[in-house]
Amino acid sequence: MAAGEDRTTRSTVRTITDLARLAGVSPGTVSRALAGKSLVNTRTREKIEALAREHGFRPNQMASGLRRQKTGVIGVVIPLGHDTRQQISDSFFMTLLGFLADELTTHGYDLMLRRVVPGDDADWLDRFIGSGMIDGVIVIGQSDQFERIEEVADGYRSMVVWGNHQEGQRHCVVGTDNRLGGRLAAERLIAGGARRIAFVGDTGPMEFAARFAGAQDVAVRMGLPEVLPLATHLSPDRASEEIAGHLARHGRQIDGIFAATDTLAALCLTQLRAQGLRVPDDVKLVGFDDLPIARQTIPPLTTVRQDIAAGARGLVDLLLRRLGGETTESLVLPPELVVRETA
Amino acid sequence: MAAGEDRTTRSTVRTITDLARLAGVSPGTVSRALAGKSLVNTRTREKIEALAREHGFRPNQMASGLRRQKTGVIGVVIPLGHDTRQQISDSFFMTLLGFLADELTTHGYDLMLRRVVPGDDADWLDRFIGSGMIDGVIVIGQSDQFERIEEVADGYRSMVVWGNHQEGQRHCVVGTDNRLGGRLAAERLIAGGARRIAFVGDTGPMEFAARFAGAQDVAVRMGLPEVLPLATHLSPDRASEEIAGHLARHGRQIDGIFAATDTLAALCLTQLRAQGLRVPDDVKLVGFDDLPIARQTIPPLTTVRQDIAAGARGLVDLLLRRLGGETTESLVLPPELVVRETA
DNA sequence: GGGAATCTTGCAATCGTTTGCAAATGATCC
DNA sequence: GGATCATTTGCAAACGATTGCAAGATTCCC
Repeated sequence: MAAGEDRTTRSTVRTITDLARLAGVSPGTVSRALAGKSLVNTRTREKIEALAREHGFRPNQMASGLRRQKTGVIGVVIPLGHDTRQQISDSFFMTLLGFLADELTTHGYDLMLRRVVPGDDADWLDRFIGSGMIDGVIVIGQSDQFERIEEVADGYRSMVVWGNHQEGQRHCVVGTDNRLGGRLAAERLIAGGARRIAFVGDTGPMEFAARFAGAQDVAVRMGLPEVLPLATHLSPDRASEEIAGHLARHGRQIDGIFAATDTLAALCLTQLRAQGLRVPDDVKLVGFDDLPIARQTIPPLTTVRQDIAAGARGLVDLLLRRLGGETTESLVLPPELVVRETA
Repeated sequence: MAAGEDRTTRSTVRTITDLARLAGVSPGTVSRALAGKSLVNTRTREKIEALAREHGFRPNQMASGLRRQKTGVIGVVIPLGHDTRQQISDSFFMTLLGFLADELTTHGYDLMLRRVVPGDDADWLDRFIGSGMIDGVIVIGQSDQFERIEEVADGYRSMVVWGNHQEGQRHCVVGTDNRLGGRLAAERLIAGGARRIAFVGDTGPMEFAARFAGAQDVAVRMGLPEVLPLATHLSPDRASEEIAGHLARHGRQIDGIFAATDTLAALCLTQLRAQGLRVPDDVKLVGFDDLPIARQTIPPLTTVRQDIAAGARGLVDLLLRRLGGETTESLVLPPELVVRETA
């Protein structure tokens, strides 16, 4: 059986030198043959390739990486805000990660994943970059680390960040136009008849702040009362109670809710129902992200869609161009209102 | 500013040799000092550490890995069945991945993520292992690759797999007792009065097959008709139609549904409602996993809970012990019935 | 057949860190 | 002060693959 053979012989031919001995050539030639360079004779190349296949030989990536000064690995780092457990169940980041993995694989790169709690060490990003293990890094979410990222960007080119774009920033970012998304949401609520709008979610993180600001833009422009910020944490268990509290206090005064994420919107739906408020009749509701859950709530969520797959493609594309020496602009993706039944 | 200083000098002190020159010692001494070995004089060690900090020096992991023959990286690979897009939105795997990342980080390991489509290359696992980039590998989900994994396990010790345990298998696996979970689900359905039970989901993958078998066990033991398998894909869009079709055909003949995952259960809920069937009055429904979504459906799902965090801990713990040379048994985790309102 | 031009190959240095061994330094004791 | 012993250090050889350079082998042309 081929597999068995594989295993017995694998121990004997682990290095390019072993293979060279078998093929009766020098290690250099083997290296060139396997790299597919044109400098080696077709016959020898074929012989070497055959031997390599037969013995299941794979060149050691560490050694290769060391010598060539590139590893074929892209680092992906998720900084977790103060709220440590924050994104663990956040399917948005996880979905993005899935697409990133696919996209990087397609381009022949491996993905090294790291989750860090910036509060614990200020050095989180430098450490990752300086490790020598990665050719470039994708930061998923600016969290509260905007300044740190800016500083790093000044001295390190091979980085792209998922997040919000701000006028004049120095790091290359890919992300949805959150402010526009906020406007779309508020416009929809108002078009449906809402006059007194609340924003459910933490306005601390930049992305959320921009969504909130967008909604505010519209309220002001229309001469409506200001949008009421109702702060929550992101983890479902805490948010659930918090939302219940907010609604108990303000539920009867508002007729429109813009939730910072679909996850929060789903919780709002549950709590609204618990408090006897009908959606969309008494209160209209718009979410953000268009995660799978948005289709599965009852009634299904009207929400602002982020194109996650396009985001992943953008991140990888820009990073690869930066690795190639290009200077790249940031990429701002347009959000899209998806109308279902809650607004 | 310290950060600025960092950046200007970084270029000048990239290697351990640079640092050695600065400190006036040999590279070997620097290496030992930074490794915290007791062989170096406290004073020199402190001096070196100070210099390293000052210049933001980090030893190159590639070189270190090459020399020490270990990388500090654990590979995590997700084999995707024929249904390529299968798990992309599957929050179960993504959640497990999140916990794995935390757990590995805690133990000082980095995580290299790879998603593969085994159909495309039979070599997927060997290639990953043979790359020399990882000290060990965690395979998430056996998919349809049970045999391939068995073969690899014969020649490679540093591997642990998430999946279903089968009598006499040779690879070390961590997973929930799916069959028992199936039994719990069926027992609950029957205790609530169900007599004619359907299983929604693909019975191809081992885990699902075991869940189905568990339900069947109970049906047979109780003298009820056999459990009716209603096959679906995993991706929500396709599954949705399929479930609608199944229900149109069999909806009136069944009074209990055991869904292979919570995601599918949520879809069932929507489709049942669309067809005018009430849950739990007309049809009882039990899911599997206890993902966050299980709490957010209306009514909330009764489901069989898998302890994902414990699973991640188990995977990492066993793998680390294997790296240390121990021989480890598989770990089968007990599922737990979580009663909410659908059954 | 001789010489130039073109292909192939081997040699050896290199990537940056670790580590066995031996030399150097310092401490200790009589 | 000298012999003994324990600490610290430096030296140089690894780890495994890549690559500039130069030598050896072929081919080609007149």
